[in-house]
Amino acid sequence: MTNPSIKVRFAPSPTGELHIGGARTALFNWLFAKKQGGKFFLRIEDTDPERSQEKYTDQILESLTWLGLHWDQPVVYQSQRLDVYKERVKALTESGQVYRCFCSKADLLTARDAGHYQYPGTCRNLTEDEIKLRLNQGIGFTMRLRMLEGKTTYKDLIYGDICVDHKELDDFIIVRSDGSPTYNFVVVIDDHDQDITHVIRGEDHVSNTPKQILIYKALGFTEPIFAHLPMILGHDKKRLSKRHGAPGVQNFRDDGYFPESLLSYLALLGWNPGTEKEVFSLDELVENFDLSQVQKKGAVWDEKKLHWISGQYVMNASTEFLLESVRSIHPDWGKGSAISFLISIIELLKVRAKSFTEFINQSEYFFHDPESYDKAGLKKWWKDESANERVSAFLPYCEKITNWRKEDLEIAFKSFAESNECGLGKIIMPIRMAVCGTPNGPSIFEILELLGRDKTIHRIETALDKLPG
RNA sequence: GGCCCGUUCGUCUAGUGGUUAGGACUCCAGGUUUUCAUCCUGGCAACAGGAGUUCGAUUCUCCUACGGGCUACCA
Repeated sequence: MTNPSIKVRFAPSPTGELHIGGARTALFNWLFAKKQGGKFFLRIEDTDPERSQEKYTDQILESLTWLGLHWDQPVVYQSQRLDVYKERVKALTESGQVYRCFCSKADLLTARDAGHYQYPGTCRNLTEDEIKLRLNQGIGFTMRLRMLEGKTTYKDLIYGDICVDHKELDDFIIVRSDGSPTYNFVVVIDDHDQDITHVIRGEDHVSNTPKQILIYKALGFTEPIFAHLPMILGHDKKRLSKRHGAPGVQNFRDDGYFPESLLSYLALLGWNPGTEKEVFSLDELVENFDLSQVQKKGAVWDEKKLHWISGQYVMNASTEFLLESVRSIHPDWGKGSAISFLISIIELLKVRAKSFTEFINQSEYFFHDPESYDKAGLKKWWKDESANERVSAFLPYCEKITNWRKEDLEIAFKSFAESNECGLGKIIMPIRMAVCGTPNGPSIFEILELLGRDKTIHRIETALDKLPG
């Protein structure tokens, strides 16, 4: 089921970095396009000079690139299309579908406070003379769309039929008093000019869609197909925002998540293929994606599940790829160590790390002697001087090992435990504390093998000096 | 205030006019392990409420409640 003529777009406004909701909208557009062999475009909606900032544009582009959501044509900037919009306004004015409104912001506000939620139509039917008079007086004006009686219906790919009576829509503003066009107006022109076939965006636009359809009609354009995605919610079921501490996409990169993990989690938020599969590769996502299986209700953001999915990816990734990925975020990690050493570390840690930053944190003791010892670990495994005695007694065993390999190390530990009639843990755990500073981690035999005899003995002696005090 | 949309375990969700309402995350218990993680086993936990249609409704219809969105010279 391919359709190469399909064109979709992601159209963020650069008023902040790319957030979770935006990323998912972009993803669904992208998946929809890929699945059918269509095109995915990117457009920056920067018509609001007050809030738009170039640095955010750069960040958004960067985030999308990191996610791997590549776009098929040069980015379109609305701020560079102002002339196009002007032409359209002119045409609409000449045909009488748009008119000047001289009402001041203050007037409109007082009217609203008085309970009139809609524009009362004050300037709807001004005569030529009245308009000239106001123009001569230098009164600023906005342009409004003249709403006609009737109803507008459209078929939403996700929400089904949506019908709104024009009575509910007032003559909304399409050009501000400073001459800049508003969103609901330019979005139509851009989507038309870019030949967009499917407009896939957030549910917050459902109510805007009838207005936009009216613009399509006024301009004589054929409208695209619309699909609205449910919102992503915070734990209080309100739309996810910075208030919830929701991080931008950049943060996930910095925290060492695979883009694929984030994307996969995002995809399952509001969509699922109806199978019991939980972890998808990007290709599988593309293959399975279908708008008809998108949920209508908002979905609560759950960091824990993302964390779990991320763990799945890390666990299943190849060690070489992990090394490459860790290094791309933290170029200094393991600097000066042999690649084979780093590969071994990752091999040991990949089943325990959920992100690259966890690799960094958990691998500390492979590179540096512990500076402190985990308190809870000490309490359990190095309570008193008896631990010192045991660990000291173990040192000669270390000296005796001819092949410093995990197999021989294991034999040494076991024979120590046997001849001292203590459990294996009684000797392993204190050694672990001495060498790693923490009770948690991979097999001690593997750690010691990697560290080598000298470092091991050195760390044990240091610990004997410092502990238990 | 008006209009639009939504409502299955705490969360993401599957599903059907007749099911022990399924899976996943989380949480809990047990097993494996030197520890942690992994892995395995098991457990807790849901059809918002009320009418109607029907032999039978979680499923269809209506109402209510609750939640969300829009109602900007934001997008």
